Amino acid sequence: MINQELAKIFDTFADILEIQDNAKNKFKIRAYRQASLTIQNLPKEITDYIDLENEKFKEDIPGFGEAIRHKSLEYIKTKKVTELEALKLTIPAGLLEMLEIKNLGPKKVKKFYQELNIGSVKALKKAIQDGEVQKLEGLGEKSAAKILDSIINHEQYSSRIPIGLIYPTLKEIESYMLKHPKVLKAVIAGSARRFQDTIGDIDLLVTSKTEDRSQIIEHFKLLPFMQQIEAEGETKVTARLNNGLQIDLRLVQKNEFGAAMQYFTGNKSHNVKLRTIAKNKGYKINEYGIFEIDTNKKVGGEFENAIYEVVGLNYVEPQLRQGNIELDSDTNQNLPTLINITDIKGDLHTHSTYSDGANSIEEMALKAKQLGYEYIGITDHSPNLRVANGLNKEQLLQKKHEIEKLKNKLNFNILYGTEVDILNNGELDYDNQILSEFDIVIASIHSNLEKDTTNRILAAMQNPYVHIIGHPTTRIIGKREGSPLNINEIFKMAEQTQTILECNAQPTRLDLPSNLVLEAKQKYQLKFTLNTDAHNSKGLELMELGVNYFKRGWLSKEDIINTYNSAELTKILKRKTNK
DNA sequence: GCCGTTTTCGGCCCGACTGTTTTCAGTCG
Repeated sequence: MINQELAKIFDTFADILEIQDNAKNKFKIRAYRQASLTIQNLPKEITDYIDLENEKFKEDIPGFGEAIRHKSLEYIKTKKVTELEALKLTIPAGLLEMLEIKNLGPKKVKKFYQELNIGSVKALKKAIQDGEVQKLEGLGEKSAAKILDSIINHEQYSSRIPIGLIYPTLKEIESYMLKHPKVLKAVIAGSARRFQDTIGDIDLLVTSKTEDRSQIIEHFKLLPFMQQIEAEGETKVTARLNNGLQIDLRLVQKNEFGAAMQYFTGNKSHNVKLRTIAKNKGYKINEYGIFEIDTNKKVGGEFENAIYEVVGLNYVEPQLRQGNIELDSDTNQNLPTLINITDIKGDLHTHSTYSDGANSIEEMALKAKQLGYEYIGITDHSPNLRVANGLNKEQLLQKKHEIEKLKNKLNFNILYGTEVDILNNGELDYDNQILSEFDIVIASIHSNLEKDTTNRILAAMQNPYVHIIGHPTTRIIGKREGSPLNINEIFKMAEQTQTILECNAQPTRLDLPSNLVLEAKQKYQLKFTLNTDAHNSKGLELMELGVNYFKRGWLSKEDIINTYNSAELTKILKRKTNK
């Protein structure tokens, strides 16, 4: 979390300097913004780069020079930055809040403050309603109305939407656009294409089969979830959907589509780095293509991979474009082959009507078969989780028999499993005798999410019958942060005990978070499992979301045990107990 | 404030749209 806090600090530096509007600070502001971006996209906690005892950086971070390093150290030590505290006193606190309003930047905020003494969003809203703002030079009715709209929107929707919740809508938007006969390609770019945890807006790129694109714009404006159009040009339309999200449509020529994809996928810091590399090699990259600087000759643009190849880099999958290491030459030459949906051979975390699922074991297995899988693990809850109808001994026996029969009937491998609760004292909700009967055991925390969580997970991993820790952090994106964990202790113990960590594909879980997956993969010898935690047969389709999201953890096929065939899987599930 | 195969000064990524102008500033991504 400290990375996000520090990013905010550097952004605030930039915000205040921008409001003060001293021309010579232009590049200082950019340096602070860049530092903020860099730290937001850092693969590890910043404290991992620092020798805390000697208060020195042991590893360089690009864009972190002496001043920013010093401020970072001060913040980590004291939770404040003296220089910023002083700087904050130079402007009213409300001005920073005003900057969060869309269509409001430092110049206007300063103008409102100086000419109308407006120092807060609330005061600004009143001034517009009173007709004061409209009278200022350089502003009119339209500007004022637009700002008022943004304020109201900000009051209603200030938060971002979890990628897992919006993903189905995004796919619908793409297929809606493709229905128009003149649309050649329609792709969502931006943070959604990178599968960031949450997204703040939607970038839709469309290319047409003809020169006249006005019909496509009209088609877009009739999108089913459309609320209002905010701006409209010949190549760009900005609009707002019913759920409050902004959507930008960009119309792109066929021979520019790849460049536009690259450009609008970002992230910002990745693009800045790529363009800098290009520039040093004599090329200029923009959303229309890649050009030789000397001759202005276009050398690419239709295909995205060419943008990378022209400057001597390997293509970087969108999920890896985080602007930290993926463009470094060594890393870029050795990028992993990321997990693909066709690599998945089964789902190991699912629920049936035996506990809180909506479909029978047979229905779940049939769906798994239909998805082309070799096996499915049916892992119902244990009794501690009363709301989920956890299974007692008699029910377990019945379930085991049913699975044996179904395996023959369907000619399909069904694993007799459980998702057993990790109790408050770190013990498990079934005794070892019962646990030893299962083909697969996932241990998860479902209650007392704040209490002694690290030790409880460490204890569970030391049980010889526990194969997997389910949704390890228990976070719910946009709702709760996740349990307080000493994550390095957990990784270490997982390595020691050969316990597998789950990558859970439930839309608001996506847990382990991808940055922790990457950290685990870089530092430890660990295996993962990618599961849907489906509570009905349709839920098994969430694997697609999971694969797309967990590519962000740089995971390959070999890292994930449910890419193995049945025989290999059995072997790896037995390795703990066979020791 | 950062950075260096033009190294310790003098640069720093690039373009679209809007509103209020009559050539451009402000904002956004």
